[in-house]
Amino acid sequence: MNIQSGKGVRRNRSELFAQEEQSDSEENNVPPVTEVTPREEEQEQEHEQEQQDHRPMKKSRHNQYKSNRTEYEYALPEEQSKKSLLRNNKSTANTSWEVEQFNKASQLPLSNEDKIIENNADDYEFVFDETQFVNYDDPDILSGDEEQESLDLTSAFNNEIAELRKNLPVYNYRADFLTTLENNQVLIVVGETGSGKTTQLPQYLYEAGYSQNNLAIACTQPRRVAATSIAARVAYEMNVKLGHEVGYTIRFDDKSSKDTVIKYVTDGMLLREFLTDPQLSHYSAIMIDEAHERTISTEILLGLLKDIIVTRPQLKIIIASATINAEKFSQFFNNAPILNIPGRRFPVKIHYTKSPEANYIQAALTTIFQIHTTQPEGDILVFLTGQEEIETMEEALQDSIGKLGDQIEPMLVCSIYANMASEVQSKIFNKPPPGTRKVVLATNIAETSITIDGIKYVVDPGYVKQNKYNPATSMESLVVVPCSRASADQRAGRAGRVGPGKCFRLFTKWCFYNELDANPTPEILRTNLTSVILLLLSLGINDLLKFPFMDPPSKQSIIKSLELLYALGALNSKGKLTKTGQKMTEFPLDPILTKCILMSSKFGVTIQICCIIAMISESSNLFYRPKGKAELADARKAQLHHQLGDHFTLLNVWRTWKDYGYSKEWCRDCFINYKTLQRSKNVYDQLIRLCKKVGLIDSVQETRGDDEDRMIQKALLSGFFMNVCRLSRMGDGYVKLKGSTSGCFIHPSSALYKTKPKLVIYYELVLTSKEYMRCCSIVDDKLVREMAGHYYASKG
DNA sequence: TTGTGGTGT
Repeated sequence: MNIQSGKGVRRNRSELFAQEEQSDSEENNVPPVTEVTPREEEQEQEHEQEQQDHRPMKKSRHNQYKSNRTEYEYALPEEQSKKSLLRNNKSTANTSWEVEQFNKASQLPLSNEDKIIENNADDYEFVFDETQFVNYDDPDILSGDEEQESLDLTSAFNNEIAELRKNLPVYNYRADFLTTLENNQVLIVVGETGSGKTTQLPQYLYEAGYSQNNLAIACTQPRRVAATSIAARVAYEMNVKLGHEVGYTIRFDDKSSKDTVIKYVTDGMLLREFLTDPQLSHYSAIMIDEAHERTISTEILLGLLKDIIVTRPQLKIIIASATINAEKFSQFFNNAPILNIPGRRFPVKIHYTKSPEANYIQAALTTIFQIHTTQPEGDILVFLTGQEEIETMEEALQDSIGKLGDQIEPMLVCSIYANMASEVQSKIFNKPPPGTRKVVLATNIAETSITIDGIKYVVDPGYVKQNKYNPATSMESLVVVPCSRASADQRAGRAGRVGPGKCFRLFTKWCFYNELDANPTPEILRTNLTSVILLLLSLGINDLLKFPFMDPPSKQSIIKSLELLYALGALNSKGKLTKTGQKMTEFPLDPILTKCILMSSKFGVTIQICCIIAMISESSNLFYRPKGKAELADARKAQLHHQLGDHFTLLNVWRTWKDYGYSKEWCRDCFINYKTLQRSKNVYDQLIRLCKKVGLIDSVQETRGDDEDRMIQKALLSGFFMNVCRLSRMGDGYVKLKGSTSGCFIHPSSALYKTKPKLVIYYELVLTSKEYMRCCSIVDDKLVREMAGHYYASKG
């Protein structure tokens, strides 16, 4: 293999494909079990050579693009399309859907209608001042004379599709995979997007007999939709009914049976299974997929698995990850071997700005129009940090589009973020009318959770809004920070799903390599650990400081959690789990919330507290507030407000919704997220079930005495006794009764925002533009003395 | 005067 010359070519290129950079580092750092085949290496080189050849010509045409370009066509050679159609017909049940996606891509009906007709060059002069353009380090990238290149790329990929049809990439590694796993207990698989690992590897295990003796194969996913859709796909490939041999288990939905031999589960679900079966004795093999995402559940699973492989030498562990830090997983599992499986995706050309952009919103806006006026068809995906930014950008875009009128081709702007009414959300999946370019403004949700078809251009300002928990102040902060290199590459990859794409990074190449972290901070270092610690304790792991975390959380953060668990009565003075603590582990909730439920039966308000708790963790995205209708939404919300505060407002919402027969229309009228309420109802049903199980209640008959409100306040205080704030005499700020003294404020979304009561209890403290208390209700001194006297009696 | 994204028998 001629790696040397390949590298030489790479260094000469000013622009690199993100995915190639990744495989480069793999070759350097990781001892691969299997390497890229010589054929693929050759193809890559050819392709690179081609770009080299084009470069001088492009340079000479710099700044002349307006006069040179009037019209160009984006099409595929007819024969290629036919061939892939033919292959598609021969498809077998064993081919993964990635293949279909790629074939679909090559079959796009590109007729004359799809020609991109450029406006008269003079119009641009009027509209755009070139000196205002965002300055990218390769001045030719937006000159648009690359049709030849993209044609060749497409045909190269059509050839690759031929390979794919016969064999998925992962298939070539089937034997390697099985023999390596036979000789090793743990195997790290680096499989890029399109390798087929998630659907195929569990099937290989099944075919190799790992499901004999009543044992099953589990594969974890960080997201519910992934678990369900992949299970459905694999059931289809194996020609069995979903829920029989192949199934899935996620919270509120279990499609598995005794016959299930391949089971897809959420990582949180497998973690819960440890509680009932600490050796996971039902499984012969466990695949942790998307391990690079490092969700808390995955992280804990890895630590627990490291533990049980000692006592279960027959159990096989596969860690599947898509990024370059496979080495870290390997080291964690005593230098487990690494199997590299190349992926199949279209190349994405990365462009950086020449100098840092001071205002990335402005730069993004300009870039969108640069792409729109100079690039062939294909939709644009823009990564922004939050709802507000998206709304600002949408307004600015619509404004410009309106001013430009028919001087530019039509453009359709749509947005997506998690807290958006679901009816509006689906708009982003609609195909724009022919000749119209779709611009999708998205948060991180488009990085991993949802995939939008037709994206060819990605605009990446390089920022993300991130949550960080500070155990010392028990406050979260939600701040905009630069994203990691891994995130930036993931974003870029979104442009290469249907064909070769381009990614415009609004930062410099130097910044990418020198200022961005390689990977995002693992979630476990950013969150409140209390429930995790309780889970570990209930699994009998008492020496938490010795638990094998890949990235151990700070000692302070662990100790803070232990202190809280002790204060809640979950631990005794020796650090052992109490009966209360054992009951708490039954509930899939933060221990503070569980404490409220456990105490509620004493006050006869268990049903009410379960309603409130079921809604509280989702309360931040219960109400939505569309721009333009913000005042109406506020008014509707105000009608549901309860004078005692937000906890009571939640209960009001619940009861009213119930009175309206759990109506969807009512939700829409009140600007309430129906999906959120539905999820809360599922949680509520689960909580009631658990309350019956641990003997808190024996019926769902709600008793409502005259002192109901007071009883609810007591139950809330029994868990949230440390979250009490007093209005400061100086101004409008609040100060914690005990603990940190800096001022905080009632969140503007609160029912108490204007009331400003003397004493409030809050659910959480979040630092955004200010330190805000979210979800607040009124309490009084007498209540606090009665319910939290023990906590406030000591100094502080 | 306002909330990135997930998850839990």
